[in-house]
Amino acid sequence: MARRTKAEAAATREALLDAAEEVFLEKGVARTSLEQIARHAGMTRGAVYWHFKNKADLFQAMLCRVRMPFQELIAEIAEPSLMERPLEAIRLAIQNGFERLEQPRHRRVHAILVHHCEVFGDIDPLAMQNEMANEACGALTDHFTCAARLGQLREDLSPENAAELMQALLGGLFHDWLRNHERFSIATKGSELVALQLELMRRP
Amino acid sequence: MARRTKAEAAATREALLDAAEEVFLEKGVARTSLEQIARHAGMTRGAVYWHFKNKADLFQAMLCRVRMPFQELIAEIAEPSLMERPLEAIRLAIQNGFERLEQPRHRRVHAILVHHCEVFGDIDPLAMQNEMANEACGALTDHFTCAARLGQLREDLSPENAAELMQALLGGLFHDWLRNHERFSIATKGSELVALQLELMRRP
DNA sequence: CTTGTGACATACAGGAATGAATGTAAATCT
DNA sequence: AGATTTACATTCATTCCTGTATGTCACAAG
Repeated sequence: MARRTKAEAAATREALLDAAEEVFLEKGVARTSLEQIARHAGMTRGAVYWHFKNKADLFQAMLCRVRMPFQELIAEIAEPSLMERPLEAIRLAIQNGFERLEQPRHRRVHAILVHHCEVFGDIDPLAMQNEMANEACGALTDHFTCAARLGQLREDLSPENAAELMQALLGGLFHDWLRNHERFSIATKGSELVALQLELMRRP
Repeated sequence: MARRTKAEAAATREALLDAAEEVFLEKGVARTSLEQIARHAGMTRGAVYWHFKNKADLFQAMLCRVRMPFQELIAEIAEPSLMERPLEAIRLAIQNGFERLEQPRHRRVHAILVHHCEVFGDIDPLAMQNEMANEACGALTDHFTCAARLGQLREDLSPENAAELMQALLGGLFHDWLRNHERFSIATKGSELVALQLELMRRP
């Protein structure tokens, strides 16, 4: 067609990213062509190559819309009363993250990252997942250490082991839920299981 | 070259599958061509198309070499003394599975399935993972129910919740370890954490 | 010994995807 | 209003991979 206004151009850019999410999730990243993405957004490949350098660039732009640093989750629930109840702080932070995960955009992009893309140009999904896991495990260790100092952790459970158990549990729930999110809600069922696990870890 | 004896032909078939494992793991399934696999095995594409119908067929043959039904793991440790200690049976079965996972072939194929392939022809890795997860969860539920009947489970922990917690833990450990198996041994560290979790679940 | 077939290698045709080049009409600038 | 740039659409050349067809040579049967 013809030139659009700046706002319209930004809209088509978003539309292309939306289309990429949907097609990537349906057919996998490697097996979708830029043509398919463009058609699904009602555009042609020209639009894609205008807004993005190539497929990897588009992919990265898609990821940028859902960045969710784990520390931020804990920082968001900065109620002073929780300083003395670190286990409760952990629970709330995780529930916070789970609820954010259930937003369709976050769910789709994470499902793509975890299940529908392989190694990809200079983007290595495994490295990204490792980063996230390490960050989460570090934050968990901090708070479990705090809990141990306050005597709220079982004596036979070291803070490091507690953090590793919880991180593995989170990862498992995350993967299970991403595989088919229709089976259960991670915000309710997942939070429930996390709370239960925290009860198992709490000093009686 | 020329015709080999039957044993040599079977050997080249295995060599092709080995090569497929290595290249798939390194570059991802979608981004490796049959040419690359053949060259990596010191053959040409002709050999591949002789032994396998196409890429999907080769992929499936690769999977067939590592089938590991979860029930089999529990059946293998069929010591009668364990009938009365279901938690110990679970622990041993999981340790058994973890040790088998550390065989290079099993580790590579599972890493490929989980992290390096997308949807693929008539093979859906997610469906396979779902099957495995359901099977594992079912077996776990059975044994945790048995443990509950014997009064070996904490009263505030239902067998279903116990099974789901354990399955999520297993999945998380599995994924974490597959991402980089050099960081820790799942047979030792993983089994340790599983044993610890079972302690948390045991009635005091 | 020769003959057939098994186990590959090589050659060829076709499609599909990429990236660049070019076209174009409207929006914005001056 | 004219010039320029923006935001795309269209076309084209190139590469890559697949699948098939054909060639080839060694082993085993007769």
